[in-house]
Amino acid sequence: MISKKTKYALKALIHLAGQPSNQPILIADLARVENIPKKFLEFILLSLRKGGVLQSRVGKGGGYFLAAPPSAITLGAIIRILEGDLAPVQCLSTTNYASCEECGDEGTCGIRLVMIDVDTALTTVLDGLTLAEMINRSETARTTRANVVDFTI
Amino acid sequence: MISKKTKYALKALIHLAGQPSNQPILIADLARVENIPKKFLEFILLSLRKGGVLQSRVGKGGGYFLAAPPSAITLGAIIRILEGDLAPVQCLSTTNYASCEECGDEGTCGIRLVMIDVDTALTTVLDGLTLAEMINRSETARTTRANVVDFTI
DNA sequence: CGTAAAGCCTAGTAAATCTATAGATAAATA
DNA sequence: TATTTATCTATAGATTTACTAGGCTTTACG
Repeated sequence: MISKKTKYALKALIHLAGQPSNQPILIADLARVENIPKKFLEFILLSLRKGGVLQSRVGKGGGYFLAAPPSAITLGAIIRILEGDLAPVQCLSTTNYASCEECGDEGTCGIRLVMIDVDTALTTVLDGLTLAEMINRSETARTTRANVVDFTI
Repeated sequence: MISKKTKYALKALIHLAGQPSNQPILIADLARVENIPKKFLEFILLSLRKGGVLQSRVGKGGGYFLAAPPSAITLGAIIRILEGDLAPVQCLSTTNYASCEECGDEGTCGIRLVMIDVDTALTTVLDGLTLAEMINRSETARTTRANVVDFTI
């Protein structure tokens, strides 16, 4: 289950992706429009910037904007920044590796051996989904529904 | 990242699966052998029993044993019992459904629409992996390594 | 240069969840 | 009835999550 923090991040990123020519957006505006606690959002955007997904400009006329086109920003990257990791067990993490105290021997640990499959599946899906795809699906759904409504009128 | 509780559960289940003809195992023994806090394990086993994965007998000669053969117990079932859910967002949960306060419209929410893919991938992998497979992989790894060692001696 | 507009940074707090424990109770067996 | 074993209630400590306060720094512009 993804955290509220990650959901807020996704909402914010979707909003930023919709901005014409990466025009900077203010934290305060983003917080108000997307209904996200401002100080919390501040922290989230900072993390995303440090993670390389966003860029910012300080001072008048400043704000946040995407560091890359929406099609180049993956869900995997976003979740890794905010949740720290994708791995289902610590001993499979590439970013935060640590041996799992519980399992004596990593090479023959059954839990680890099956979690490799889970990790692969998760990584494959999340690194294959982008911000652009997210927006695209949302718009397709909206359009489809609009058509349905049109027919019923 | 799976919780310590789930890891303990998996270790306990692997141990129980190795028991000849489902002979009941005592909580206390299991706790000692697998190095799991006894009272915590007590609670975990109870959850697994209520979830239908284990059965128990009270009184002398009692203890816990698997409710089904290891090949019929999936990781998905186990994790659902202990973590409550597999779904990456509440609005995709079959067991604990709730609309996500954040997203106004479920039908067109981009987050939800991509998380469907994540949910499908997770469910597919976890419901396809069984306790038997876990044990099997562990043993294969042990055997393989033993051979390697033999060669180097 | 000075001032207002923005993000940046440090610190901390309340609530929830996770991990774990204690002690009394109920059921089964002999 | 006595013993063995799981079950229930209840709670405490540790960690994580969600969020807030307030001051600092950088930038634009008059």
